[in-house]
Amino acid sequence: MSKGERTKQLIIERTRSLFAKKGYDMTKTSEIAKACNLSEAAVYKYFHSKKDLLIACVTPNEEQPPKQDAKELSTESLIKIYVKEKINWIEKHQEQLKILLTESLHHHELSDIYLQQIDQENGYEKEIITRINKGEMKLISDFLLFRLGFTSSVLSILNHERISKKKYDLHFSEALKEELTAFALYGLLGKK
Amino acid sequence: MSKGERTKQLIIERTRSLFAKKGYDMTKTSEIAKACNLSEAAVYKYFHSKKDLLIACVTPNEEQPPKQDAKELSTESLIKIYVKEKINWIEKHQEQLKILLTESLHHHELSDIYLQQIDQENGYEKEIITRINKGEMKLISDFLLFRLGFTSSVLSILNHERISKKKYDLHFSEALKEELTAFALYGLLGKK
Amino acid sequence: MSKGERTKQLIIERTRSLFAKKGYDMTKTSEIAKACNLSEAAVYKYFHSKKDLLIACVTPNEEQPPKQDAKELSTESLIKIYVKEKINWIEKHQEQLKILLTESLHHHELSDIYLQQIDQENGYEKEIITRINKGEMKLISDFLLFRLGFTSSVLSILNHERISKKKYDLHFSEALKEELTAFALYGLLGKK
Amino acid sequence: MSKGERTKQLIIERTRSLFAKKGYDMTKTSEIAKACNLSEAAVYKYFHSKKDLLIACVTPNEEQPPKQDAKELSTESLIKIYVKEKINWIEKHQEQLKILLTESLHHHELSDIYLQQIDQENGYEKEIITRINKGEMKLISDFLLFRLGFTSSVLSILNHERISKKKYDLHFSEALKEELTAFALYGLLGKK
DNA sequence: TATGAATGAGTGTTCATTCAT
DNA sequence: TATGAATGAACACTCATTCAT
Repeated sequence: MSKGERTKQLIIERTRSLFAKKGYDMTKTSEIAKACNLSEAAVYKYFHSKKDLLIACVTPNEEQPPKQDAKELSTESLIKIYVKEKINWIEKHQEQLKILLTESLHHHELSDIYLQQIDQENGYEKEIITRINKGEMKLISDFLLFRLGFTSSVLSILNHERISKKKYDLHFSEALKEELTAFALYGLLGKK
Repeated sequence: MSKGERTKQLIIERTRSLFAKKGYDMTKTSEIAKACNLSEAAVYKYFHSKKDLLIACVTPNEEQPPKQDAKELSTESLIKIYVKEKINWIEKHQEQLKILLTESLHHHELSDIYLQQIDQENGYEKEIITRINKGEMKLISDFLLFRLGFTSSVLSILNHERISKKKYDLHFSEALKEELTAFALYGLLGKK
Repeated sequence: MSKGERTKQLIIERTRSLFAKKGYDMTKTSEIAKACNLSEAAVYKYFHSKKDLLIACVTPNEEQPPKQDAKELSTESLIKIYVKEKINWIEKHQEQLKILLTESLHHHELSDIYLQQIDQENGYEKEIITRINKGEMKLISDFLLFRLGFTSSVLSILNHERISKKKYDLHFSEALKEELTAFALYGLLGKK
Repeated sequence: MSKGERTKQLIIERTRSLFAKKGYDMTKTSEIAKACNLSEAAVYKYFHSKKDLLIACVTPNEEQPPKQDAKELSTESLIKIYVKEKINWIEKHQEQLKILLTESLHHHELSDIYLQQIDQENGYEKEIITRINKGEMKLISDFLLFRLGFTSSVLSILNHERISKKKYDLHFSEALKEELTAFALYGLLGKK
């Protein structure tokens, strides 16, 4: 990675953090430059506009690592593992997701990226959808809506925890993860 | 209601709509004035600042009407009715709630109003909490988190529908309401 | 005095006070109205503009009462009495004079009023000028300049006292009056 | 001096002139920018607010050069020289002083700067105060008041001359300087 | 690669003033 | 005589963006 590329990456990371904390509109280009120890002009060498930089901050940079097994699992285990992974993934990408959740409401170009981000199908999801189609699972008909709603829930709960505990870089407690998993599990499983 | 009071109310309604559609920062005071058929100066006679107006737009103006029965219902019916009411309530107040969801992330004064709005306990909720405490229902331990997550979900699904169908003042389809209700029902009920 | 005239007078007095305390530019018409327990519109019935009101506030409303003796006095007594009267007069009209001193620097229409106010000749001054012309007193050649400078001095000292003592409606101490009188006396008398 | 520093200095000088001529409130930031051949935004890079700029315009930038002799002079010569120097100093710094005189009446932050500006003691003043204390001179008890009053007088006379002669950058005539000196001399000396 | 210097086009806000009632 | 309601025209200040060096 050349120096230019490293600088570009650094700008993205620092700016993502700012956008997540303060929102796109309230983050000034001067703050971005300061956070990167660069002049504003320098930042503009890497990104042609503030909006370009926003796009860069929310564009997924790494793919989900491919997953094992799935087929062998019982439906219950399948959902459990899937949901837990989902929670971890949200936790890990919370900055990008928070930006997407917030800004996609008003910058419609971001809506597509948000959906695309949320709609990535890993091994588990494929298997779940297969089973739904086979009738082995009853499920909310549009699985995207589940993912959308679930992501929003998790993000807003994370955010609430962050504000109410006044600590910034918060992670979920294991207990909360368990509860969320259980909730989604039975919600998804539905009536026996 | 005097003329002044009517004008004030009108400003709130028109502005709420704008804030919900375009976001607080992207709604200019000039647009607000135009939407109200007033000069900017006139708007400022009613609200001392744009932020004051924001607060007015999200401050709950009417309380939930008190509810009937509750005690007599089976747990399943109780939750079902409760969730359905909740969905209707969210649908009805979606503009305020969308503003709160979005802006409370960055304007921390709004967080409290958001929580207070979400945390209103009507008759059903009291009964649910009673039953949880009696052990008749297993439930997500902090009921507030459920409400928070559920509200976010519903709002973001509503929003997604709105964007993907390109129709503005959207209501939920009954089918979707059913699905959401079922999801929440079994999620809340948990394993038998 | 009719009710209208009384109201007009009241507006002048209250406003003069405000202008003196806060300056013309920093006194808002809304404050003026509030200080008078009137609506802004009502104030505009009496004065066609803010500037009109300013003029009214600094226009001398009452003449110097005519004075006794003068001719019989020794030069020293003459100056002493004259200066003391002058100080008392400044003290009494300090609000008008402060406004004039300050605002005439930038609103040139006021310069004339300021000079006219300062240039009023009472019995003492006439006698002093007579004696100067007869050569009985050596004096600063342009007596107006003396009055101008002296008035400014007294006002700025009054003002300094007011600020440093943090009391608003201050009067000079007798001791200070004595000193000022002595200073002016010997300054005017000059070398023997 | 870097380009930035030169620009900053230029802004101060041009703005000082405007403030002195038109007053703080009546000088618009747009005029300041125009007078400096800069955009308003550029001016704001150098000064965070109009008030900051005001402060910069009245903050003394250079100290009085230390003076010679003093001790050897007769009291009369001492005062004469001192007063003449004072007049020259006021004449030289008339813009700053006029701003201070006018604006300190309403912007109380400036009062301190005004006093500090006026209260600088050069060699002559120290010697005068020494002699007062020794009883060799009778004097107005609070020397600060003399300086305050004297400065105001000189400024307002200067101003009057400026207005009545309709010439802007006026200097005192030598004759007037003599008269003012004489007046102050005998005022300060008092009765023999 | 990096920046110091500069700006056009806003942005929220203020205020003296008007007028129908 | 008095005012509630409204506004045009400004104003201080901001910010994303550009460009010569």
